Amino acid sequence: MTLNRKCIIRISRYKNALKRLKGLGFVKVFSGNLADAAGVTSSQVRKDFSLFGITGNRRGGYNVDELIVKIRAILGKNELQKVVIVGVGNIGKALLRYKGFESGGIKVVAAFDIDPDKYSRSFEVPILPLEDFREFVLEHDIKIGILAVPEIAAHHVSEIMISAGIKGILNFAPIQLRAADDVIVNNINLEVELENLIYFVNVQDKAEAQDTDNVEP
Amino acid sequence: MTLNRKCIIRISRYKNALKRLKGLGFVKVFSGNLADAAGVTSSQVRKDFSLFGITGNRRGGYNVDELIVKIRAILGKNELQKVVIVGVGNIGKALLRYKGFESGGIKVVAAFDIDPDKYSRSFEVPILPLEDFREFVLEHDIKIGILAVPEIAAHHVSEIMISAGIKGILNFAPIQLRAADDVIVNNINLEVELENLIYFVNVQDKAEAQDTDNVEP
DNA sequence: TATTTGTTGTGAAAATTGTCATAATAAATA
DNA sequence: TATTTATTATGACAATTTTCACAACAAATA
Repeated sequence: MTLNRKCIIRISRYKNALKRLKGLGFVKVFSGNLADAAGVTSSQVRKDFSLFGITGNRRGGYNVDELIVKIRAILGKNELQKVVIVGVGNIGKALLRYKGFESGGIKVVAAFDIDPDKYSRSFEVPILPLEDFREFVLEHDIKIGILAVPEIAAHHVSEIMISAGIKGILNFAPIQLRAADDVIVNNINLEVELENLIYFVNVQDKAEAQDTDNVEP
Repeated sequence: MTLNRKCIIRISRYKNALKRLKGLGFVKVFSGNLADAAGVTSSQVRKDFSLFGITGNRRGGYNVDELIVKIRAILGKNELQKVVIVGVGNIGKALLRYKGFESGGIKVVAAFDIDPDKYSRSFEVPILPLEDFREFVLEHDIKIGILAVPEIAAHHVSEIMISAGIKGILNFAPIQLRAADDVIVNNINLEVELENLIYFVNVQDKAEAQDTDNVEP
């Protein structure tokens, strides 16, 4: 089965699109509706579904509720997924407070830092000393961690996380983490994303200037 | 020239890797060094460089400083890139305070919100009413905006941004923005990233359980 | 019931992306 | 200077990903 990162990302998007469509009163959807909502092509939608054995009705499309159930199962949304945050700086704090996860079955259960000023067991989500990381993660069987520490500390902290049994890291530090094959690292690098945007905006800008030159030589 | 998003993202990574290597005292690098630092293969590095006409010395590798200069030029890092943030919630606030951009030639020059309690012209980076967005963007010739408003407002706000002349949007809202062809949208969807991680960690977990079954039937 | 219509499901084709193999060649060495 | 060595630069090849085309078929209609 060809299941790559991009495909799973699309599956997530389909889920989000379906939630919205359901909110709009849709009971069934066609691949084209989903495609529009998720920004892909209809054959892409059908192909993705066929990879997971999701079938609809020829001519009748897909039942929204059934589809949501199937996609939720694929994405592991039937159990609560517990995640921890390491690093309570700007990004870590924002993620701690972010309310968008709960409805999606993802719960931030604790955050960790090395700064004693930040510790707090009284918050809804406790902020604990990094030394307690291992024990907490083992006790609560956490597999997913968000790494939001400064670049300088990122590699060291990632090793702590991995040695404690974390199997998936969402890494906000601007470095390429080295990890064993059984640990999955997804990177979110804000500067890289902005640079990317800047590059393509500039390219387009130049191309348009070029076009104008041609029209008015 | 085949310049896709992935390729430019790798170019950004090479730049970051080069900064680190330079910090470690490297004066020249081989494609293999860069490949290791950026997590790709050496032929990928050379192929990417060849797309941009970047050449090194056969046997001598690449001069670090020259390479940095060339890559910076590609990524538009020779001018200061001004960006604005729309939405001063958890994410927007974190980005406002994020210090990692400045050194990279990206400057957040203003943020916008609809909540008067958040307005402030006295901060280093002013937080202004959304009504002032158009005027500000036109006056300062801003082309890049970060969209960090709640899902419900995202589409509406994106239209305001685009009509004011924004050509690149880094979108944190969990929806697929519709935009004209000359506007580039990059999406960062935290829930989708986590779901992705969860999926692959679960898949691997099951695969390992399977392996164990086979070993000990 | 027979026919038409519109959508799915999927194998095949096309396009894209990444890897490999090796000629070219600059530096090091004899 | 001639030979060896290590590395780049790139065309050819391989793999992956997406799109296309259309048979299959369920629903609607006559």
